[in-house]
Amino acid sequence: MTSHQPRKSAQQGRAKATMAAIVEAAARLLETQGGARLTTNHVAELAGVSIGTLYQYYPNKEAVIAAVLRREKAALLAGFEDIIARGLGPKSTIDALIDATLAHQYTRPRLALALEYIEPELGLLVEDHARDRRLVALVAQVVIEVAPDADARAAQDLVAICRAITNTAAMSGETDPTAIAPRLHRAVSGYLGLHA
Amino acid sequence: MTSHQPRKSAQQGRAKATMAAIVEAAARLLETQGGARLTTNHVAELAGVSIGTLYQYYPNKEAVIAAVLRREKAALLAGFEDIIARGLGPKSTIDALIDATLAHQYTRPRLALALEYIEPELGLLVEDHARDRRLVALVAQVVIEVAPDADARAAQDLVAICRAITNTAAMSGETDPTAIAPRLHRAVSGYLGLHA
DNA sequence: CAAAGATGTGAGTAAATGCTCAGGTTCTCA
DNA sequence: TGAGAACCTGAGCATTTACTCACATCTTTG
Repeated sequence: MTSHQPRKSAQQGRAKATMAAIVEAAARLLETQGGARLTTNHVAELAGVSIGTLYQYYPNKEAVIAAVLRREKAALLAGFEDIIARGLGPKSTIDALIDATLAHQYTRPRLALALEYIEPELGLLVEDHARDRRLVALVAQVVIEVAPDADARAAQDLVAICRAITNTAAMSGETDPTAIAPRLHRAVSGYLGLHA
Repeated sequence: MTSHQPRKSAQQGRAKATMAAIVEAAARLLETQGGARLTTNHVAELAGVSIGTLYQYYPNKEAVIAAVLRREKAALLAGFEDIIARGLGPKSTIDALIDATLAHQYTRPRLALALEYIEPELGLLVEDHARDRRLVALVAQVVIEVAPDADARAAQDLVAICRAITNTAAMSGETDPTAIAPRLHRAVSGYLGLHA
């Protein structure tokens, strides 16, 4: 049973920087070459550390990729929590969540795509799925205020819809988020039945 | 420059069956183990042919996977064309297209998922993207009748939406297409602004 | 400062994997 | 029926790749 957790945690600042460099190198390789061609030796080289150092912190290749995934998902989740903490009205909150999703996805579009495609091959841990559910739960909590018959499935659908439109747009070469935002808002309010 | 086209075409029936067996074996491995763990030796073994035979027809591993992808996409496209040929009204046609998409995706959900995730790593040929555009164009052609301001992007969004909802549902363990269909219809008519 | 611990190195290994090739078997057709 | 074409075989090569380990260097702490 191979775990995808880091092998040990860095104690000195130097080691923290090393781990971060490894994760960032993996991210860069993911967005330039995709997951199939990513090798641990390559990651170490790009990170400027030896292969031995990589394996000191990450027990296997999947753990490195999982670390990238967690870094990105944690950032998105944090953004969501920030927005909700602002305590805007439900409609404004939903709008903000959509924009945050779009911004997050478009900051590094090729990375977001690669991660999306690699995730199901990764056999993630329970805690990772828990984070996903938490994100969906956050959305559900807001959505229910404007559409009382919405449930967790509806929230899941909405997240999936936003990601799909954004990814497809990015993949087909659209480079302007401004052109995508209205489509996301339309899709969401359409799904929820919020006419005008 | 590696091509993903078959190396040569089968002339005898026996060879046609061999090629089909290889493609089906690859499909089975895709849905049971995902793309990362699929090896050509494994495909040949499961197909009941020797590795040499596999490479007689497919120049490399990607060509085998691309063949699976083409088989599935061709089936979906054919279904779409059938529906449109029926000449129903635009609203009924759209409903039928949605149901066809759902059925196609749920016939072998894990295969559909794996293919979706492997496609961008595959560097497909021009002709393959042409098929995608044709499918989108078919949708656009119908959609424009009920929503005159819709364009190819809208059609692309709609296809993406349907796939995303279905995939996410399948991935989160939903096994009942009946529960998914209404959500697809709602998402589509919501996006198009058709609130009955 | 000196010891102990934390961190980093990189050549090397075992295994997996894509793919070839020399030669066999089955089919077609005059 | 026999010769050529189409089809199939599978041992094995060359390469790639995940990962280890014995050792070196840096950092902290008593």
